Amino acid sequence: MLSKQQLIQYSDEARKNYLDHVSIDCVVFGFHNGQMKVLLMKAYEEEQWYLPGGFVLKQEPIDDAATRILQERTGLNKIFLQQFRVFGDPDRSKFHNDLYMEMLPVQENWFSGRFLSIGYYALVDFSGVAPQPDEFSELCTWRDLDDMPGLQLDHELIFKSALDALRLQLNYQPIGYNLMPKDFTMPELQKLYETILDKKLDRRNFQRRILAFGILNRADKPRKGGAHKAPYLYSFDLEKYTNALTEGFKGGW
Amino acid sequence: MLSKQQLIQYSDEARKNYLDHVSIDCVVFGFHNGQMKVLLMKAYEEEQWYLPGGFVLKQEPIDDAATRILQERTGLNKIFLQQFRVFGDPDRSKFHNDLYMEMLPVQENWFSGRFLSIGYYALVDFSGVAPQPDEFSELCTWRDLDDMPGLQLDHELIFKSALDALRLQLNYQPIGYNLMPKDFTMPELQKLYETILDKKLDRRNFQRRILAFGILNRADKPRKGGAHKAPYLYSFDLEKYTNALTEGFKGGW
DNA sequence: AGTCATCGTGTACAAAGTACACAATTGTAA
DNA sequence: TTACAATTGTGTACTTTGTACACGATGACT
Repeated sequence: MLSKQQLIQYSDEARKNYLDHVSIDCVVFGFHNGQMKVLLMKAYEEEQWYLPGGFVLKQEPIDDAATRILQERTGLNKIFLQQFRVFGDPDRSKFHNDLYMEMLPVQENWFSGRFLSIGYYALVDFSGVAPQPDEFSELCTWRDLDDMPGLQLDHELIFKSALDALRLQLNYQPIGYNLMPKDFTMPELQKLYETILDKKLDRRNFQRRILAFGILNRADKPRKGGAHKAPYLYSFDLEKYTNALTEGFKGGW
Repeated sequence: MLSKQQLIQYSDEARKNYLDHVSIDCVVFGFHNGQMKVLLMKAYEEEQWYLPGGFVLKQEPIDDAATRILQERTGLNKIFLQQFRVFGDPDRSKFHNDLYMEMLPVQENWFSGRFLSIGYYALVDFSGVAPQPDEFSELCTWRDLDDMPGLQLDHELIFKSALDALRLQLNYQPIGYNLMPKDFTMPELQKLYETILDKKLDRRNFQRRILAFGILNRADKPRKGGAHKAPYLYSFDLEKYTNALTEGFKGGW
């Protein structure tokens, strides 16, 4: 929660720079140790967590705005971003509207108005991210998908919609390049799919299907050092991968 | 194009009632005589056509806004609507910005600002629509998909994106209830799919596949009066149809 | 009654998806 | 050093789905 002083200052800056009534919220997925993670933020003195988000500069394309917002949070500058839906309930930011209402008159108060939020989801390489809280947040950290705290406003809905959109994407586009490290084993990739889909897949059939996409290269040497049989290492063939991204897989019709 | 007088009046009203910086554009699909149609508008004294659209009332959910806008254009009040993307290029409404810039100072001029547009596509029963121009448009009519005029602003892009989204929907949701009349023959439904997909389908395989969805009821009596063998009539089983809409078809994974 | 376009239906083959088992490798514990 | 447990790589039979294709039936028109 902002102090009155902060609110005044922020409102002033925001009204000068940002497009009114529009915000962006990002659901940032990462993958580490066989666990799907989401980047969440927490403000001082507030219980609820929230999604990293921000506003759109007056002359900024919205995709650029999302990229900028995530750069500030993660330090990454090449991010896979996908717009997936607008959240436009007039009461969706009621919590903030009420919270700051009495501090500052409506006309000067940036948070008193209605905000539509454009939802983006992002897929990022966990190990490359250095989460950074912004000036008003206490924490910015990864949270396990199966250990999510309560979320502010409609961020729970936004998060769930993002997960649905991601699952849908799985059906007609490859996923993984943005989430996996450069080299990985087939079981590791399978784990990613299983986490996203929240169900077990058959090891052999998974491998065949993934390989049939023709977007993987297998390294000559298997990885050593594990406690079991050494698995082969794979990496994405970037050219074929991006091609599959734009072309899309089979359709159905 | 609006006169200065109209512009002043409209701007005044708009600033009072609508959310700034946000607009809605609708791609309305209809189907008639084996042709896919889109509802388009044309202004007086302008060459370019445009999509029916409008703005969001200050306290109105965005889906309601889209519904309201389409009610005014079509007279329909139960419309299948699907939000599919936001168009947020800062220059997307440059044409209008420039057009009205000199008439009225920026601060009073509703059309001088930047607008993000939320794209919706709609599927409607052609025969139930009575297209109505609004106060500023000369025409509001159906146009064949393969005889589209030039479109204003980025409406060409919006239209194409809608078509893509519709094609995608075909892969995991049933389509037709909102586009076909109550009773229809299998070849008629096939024509709809062929038009959307822009390719020929095999008659027999199409029938089997559609029937396998289990969302159709066949009438006892075939339709009489045609010049050939009387085809059976089908209708959608609304319960199973809506169920399939929410459940979705097979997934892939 | 014959012709023609269209409609309904079934069958054989190919491709994709699913279920399932065995042998090889590696570190660890006996 | 050897047996063991866990994990990896690979192949085969079966089922389901998708595709290609042909025939007989119907109804208006002549």
